[in-house]
Amino acid sequence: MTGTCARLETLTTTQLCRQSGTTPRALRFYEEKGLLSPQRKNQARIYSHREKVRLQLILQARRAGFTLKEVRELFEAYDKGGRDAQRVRALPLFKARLAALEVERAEISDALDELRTASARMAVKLGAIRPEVPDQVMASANPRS
Amino acid sequence: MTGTCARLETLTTTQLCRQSGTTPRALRFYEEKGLLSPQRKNQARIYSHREKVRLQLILQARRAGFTLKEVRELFEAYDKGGRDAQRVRALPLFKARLAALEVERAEISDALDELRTASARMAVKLGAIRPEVPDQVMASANPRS
DNA sequence: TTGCTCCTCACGTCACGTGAGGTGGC
DNA sequence: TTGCTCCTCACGTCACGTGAGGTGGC
Repeated sequence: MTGTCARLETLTTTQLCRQSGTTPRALRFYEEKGLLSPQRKNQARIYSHREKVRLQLILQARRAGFTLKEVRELFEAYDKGGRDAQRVRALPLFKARLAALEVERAEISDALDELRTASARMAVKLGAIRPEVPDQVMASANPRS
Repeated sequence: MTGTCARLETLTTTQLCRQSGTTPRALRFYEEKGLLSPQRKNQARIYSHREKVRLQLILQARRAGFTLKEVRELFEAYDKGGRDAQRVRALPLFKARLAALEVERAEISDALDELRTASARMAVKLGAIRPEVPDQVMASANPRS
């Protein structure tokens, strides 16, 4: 059982935080929510390779906008049914998230257009010189300066 | 003083909510935070044209990712110093928000790429037929099906 | 009196941030 | 004994959502 695959390196809270760019509070919060379950050594947490991998998955999922509850459910699917069970659970969730992210991106693009237009108007009204805004926006507010 | 510009239409909470797509709770929350100050008629709120306009500004600002505190500060700048005072306050805030929104959009694009790749992999491993994913993603995972 | 609309608390949600104060091993 | 690291409460933040229960005018 002392195979070549066993990764025995363990990490303290601070070490894992440094590696992952998270905070101790975040790690404890994930643990509280059932996403991580580090061992203990006199109160102090010991993170094994498994926890390190799970943390990476949590962070990737967060970037994609999944809730911690959804991440937990996917972890549970993996623990109870293995990789394929997890995939069956995950695929529809992933598709839904893809659609939602595209909507979010479009909304941000719209907001950017609105803000750029408003900024250009304000700059013009404030009499700023060369307000450095896109031409098509300036064209309507300040044609042929 | 009974000029032609005075807009005398007033709205109830429910009416303004319908027009703006908000909820009563949101309107009361904005009031609590000092962003709206509707008149009263026996407890009931009466929203004038001014409040209606401010609500539109609040919603536009929210879309752009401004906090309610920032919106409040801009409203106060307007009330105390007029349009130009508000513009002077707003312009740097707008520029900062533009930059932040572009970062957010780029992060969403990255997350979309990650998710699409992961979805494609999962679909392949689940043996799905014609998993309907972009060609360039499928090409590496399932070349020449 | 029955509905309908409007209201006021006040706790819940989500993902943590932020002190306050205590412990353990070098 | 002094530091350093790690810990456990527990309240705060942001923008509301969500009942619970009360009031006013048709």
